[in-house]
Amino acid sequence: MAFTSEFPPVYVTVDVVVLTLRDDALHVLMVERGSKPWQGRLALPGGFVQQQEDLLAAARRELREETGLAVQPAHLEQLGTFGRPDRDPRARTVAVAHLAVLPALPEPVAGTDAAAASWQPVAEVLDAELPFDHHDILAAGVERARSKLEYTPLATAFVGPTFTIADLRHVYETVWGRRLDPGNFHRKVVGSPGFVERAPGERSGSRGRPAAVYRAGPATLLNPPLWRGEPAPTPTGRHRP
Amino acid sequence: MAFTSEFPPVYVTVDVVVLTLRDDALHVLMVERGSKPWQGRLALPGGFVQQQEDLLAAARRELREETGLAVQPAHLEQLGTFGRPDRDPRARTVAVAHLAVLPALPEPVAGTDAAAASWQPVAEVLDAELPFDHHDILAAGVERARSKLEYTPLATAFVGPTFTIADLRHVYETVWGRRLDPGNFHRKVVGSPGFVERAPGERSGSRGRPAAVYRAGPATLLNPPLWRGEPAPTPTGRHRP
DNA sequence: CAAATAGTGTCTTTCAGACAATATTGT
DNA sequence: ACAATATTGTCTGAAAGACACTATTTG
Repeated sequence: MAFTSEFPPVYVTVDVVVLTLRDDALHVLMVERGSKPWQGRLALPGGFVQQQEDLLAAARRELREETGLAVQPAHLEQLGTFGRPDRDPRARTVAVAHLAVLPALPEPVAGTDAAAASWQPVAEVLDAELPFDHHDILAAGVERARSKLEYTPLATAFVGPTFTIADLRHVYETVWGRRLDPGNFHRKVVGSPGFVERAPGERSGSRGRPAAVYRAGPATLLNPPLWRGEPAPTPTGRHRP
Repeated sequence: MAFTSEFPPVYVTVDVVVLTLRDDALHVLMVERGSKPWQGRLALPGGFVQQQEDLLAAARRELREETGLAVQPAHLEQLGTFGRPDRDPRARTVAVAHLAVLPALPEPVAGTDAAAASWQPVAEVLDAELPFDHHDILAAGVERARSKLEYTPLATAFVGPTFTIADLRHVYETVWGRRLDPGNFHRKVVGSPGFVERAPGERSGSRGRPAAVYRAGPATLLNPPLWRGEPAPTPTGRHRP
């Protein structure tokens, strides 16, 4: 092949921003770096793309290896590619970043060789210094999740296979950092075609009337979107005590 | 550096979907391939990323080299990365695709070593067989442009530095393939904060009242979006003779 | 029963879209 | 004057958000 000798090869990695909800806060999966640059620091999980491996498949593999869990993420998509020439001091690397969303796991992280992995609150991680350009990547992932809540059923990826409308509302409230009106939210979600569908049974919280149980519907796009415009900080009336 | 010998390097290219409006139709910049695979066929412009070159900068360089024009595109963004292991029979390559939008150029394409470049109607190109995964890339670019018209001022990138509201409307109508009400469109655009601002002068078409001239405003996001939901094929009433 | 949560009803305001009306120009 | 286009006005229906109200459950 002609160009093999003419052009500089590049090391392509796949990094994954894995988001979930724990303790009413957005968390991200981080691993402790074991090797040279930034050794011992928390970084996004990721690794080199293997020959004959698709990018999405590589992201899935990294996720599986790093979490030790055979979870198939409820959501996995390509986020963007980061390739500043100086992003890795060792060599020219290009990182294809992905976004994964999981429901809260009973055991945080533990498994094969994933002892170094842990869930960290996004807010704290974004305040700290991160290796390479992982700060940009994480910020892009969070922003993507925020905006996709609006016009896709992404929220269902944060909860289990069945959930209540209040569960969904907590996802929106946590990721958007904004309190939503329970009544209007309920109407909006149930009325959005294909967003959710009834599942058998009810679910009781600690107190209050038990809630109907739903599962994710077939829709891939919310039409119309749940809320347009920006999450405004409470327009006119009261709301929030 | 340790991993140099341990992991397979990859050839990273930057491909560019360059869109513009010509003769009331969406056109894309295509180049005739001169080398081995798919030789002589039309393909998206692109090339290898150079060492020490940022991805966006590489896209800008390719655009400049291929068009021969020193245009700074009104819009240039990363579109997505395509890396199916079998996408190039010669070697493992990963293409970082970009989307560029230009106003219609007086001279289609001509310049340094860009004799092979030409503008092609998007509809026709999407009907033909394209090299590598360029069909997917082009489709992604067109789709990105379509959706970004809705919530960003991308339409201004299709027209010159100054334009009339009707010019903008033609962009929407062409890219969306849908007729829009001139009155409602005018109100919407002028009322969208930061989308457009008045420029001095007026402009006369062949007949009819001359139109006010505008330039792009400072907004980067349209809030609220111009139209939510999907471009529906004329809902209720009449419209279109 | 009181507190808490689920779910429904209602009202007001805003806005999108259809379409009429007015303003200006070239032929 | 007529045709064509720009721009503004008007009206109607749908939807968003605020908030009252009803339905059920636990303590």
